[in-house]
Amino acid sequence: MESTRDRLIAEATTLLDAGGPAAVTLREVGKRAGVSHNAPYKHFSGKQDLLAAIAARDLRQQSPAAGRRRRATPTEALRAALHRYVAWAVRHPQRFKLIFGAWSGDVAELYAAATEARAAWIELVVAAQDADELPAGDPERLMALLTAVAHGAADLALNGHLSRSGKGRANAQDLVDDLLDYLRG
Amino acid sequence: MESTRDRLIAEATTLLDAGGPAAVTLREVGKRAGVSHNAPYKHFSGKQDLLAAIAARDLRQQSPAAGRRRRATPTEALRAALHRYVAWAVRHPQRFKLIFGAWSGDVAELYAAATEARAAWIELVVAAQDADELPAGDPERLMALLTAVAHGAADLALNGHLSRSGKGRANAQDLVDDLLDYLRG
DNA sequence: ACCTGAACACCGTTCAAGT
DNA sequence: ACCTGAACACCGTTCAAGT
Repeated sequence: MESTRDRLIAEATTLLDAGGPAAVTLREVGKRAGVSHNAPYKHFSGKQDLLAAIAARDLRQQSPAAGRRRRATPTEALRAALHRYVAWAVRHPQRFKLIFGAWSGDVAELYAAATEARAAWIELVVAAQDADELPAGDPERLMALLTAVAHGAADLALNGHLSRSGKGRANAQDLVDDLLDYLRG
Repeated sequence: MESTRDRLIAEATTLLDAGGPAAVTLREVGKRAGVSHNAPYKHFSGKQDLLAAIAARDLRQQSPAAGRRRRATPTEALRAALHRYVAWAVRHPQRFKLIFGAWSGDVAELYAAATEARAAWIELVVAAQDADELPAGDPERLMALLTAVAHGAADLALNGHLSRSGKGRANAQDLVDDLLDYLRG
């Protein structure tokens, strides 16, 4: 059975995807969930808290630990996880922007989810290094480089800053592959 | 002499830097500029247009073509430009987020500024390739990889997703250097 | 051309009640 | 425990005037 809280989060997510945080008005969220315009205050301390709940949920769902499958090699597992990250960002731009936006107030849950995700990324990098498929060196730093490319490529793509035509044509996924190829030597 | 329009942009920028787009209220902007709460409408079609004016100005100021200096080698020139980009983002997070946010309405000026910036980046990459300091290949695609790292590293750093302690400690600038080192072989 | 002041439709948030 | 309805202070935007 779906609780009012779950329904509020679901409706808020729909509004977020459609028009960004500004489109998430507690009045409309309440209306769609079939409650009054300030019933949300009984479940969340305010709009920020409601948005944080969405961000924490998505950060957990999108963690590399979430969508694990068997791959031929450690590098292929890493590549698949990076591709999943980029695909998720391109598919849900507003959630992507939300998660990596400025956070104030109660960030404990978000922080925990981010830390967990980082650990999963490092694990993937270490496995690829152990298989001699990535250069040696501090895995945390190499992880940072890989996620920076995935993150940056996704954000640039979202905002139309990657060329969409001509010989320079590259999508965000291509850039991740380029980096992995360069790293493999 | 400073026009009302210039003063409005300046005050709006101050508010933006301090608290993001939500803190930029036309009422407060007008008040600080010494005019009524809707005088801004005589200079901009609305809040979006005022924010777009800030974004276009900053995009032009921050272009790699803007801060050019003589460097020992083409790679050092490229590295310096990437470092300038990252430093600017970390220094002005709200403007960085604004420029790479969702744009609706009159985006012509912004688009022109972005295209100009891309051309300047490509020039730097081509020079480094000609000096055999970067691998051959489509310069536009290599440029995309480099700017993706700079952009992504800056955004992750801004949101506290780069580790601040321990052996994995790396700031956004370090990641740019790491990529350039890997590319040089 | 540039600006003002009133007005309108919103929104987040608070509060006093209701069941 | 969960919800409602009125109310308050705000905000973007429009409009009719003013100089």
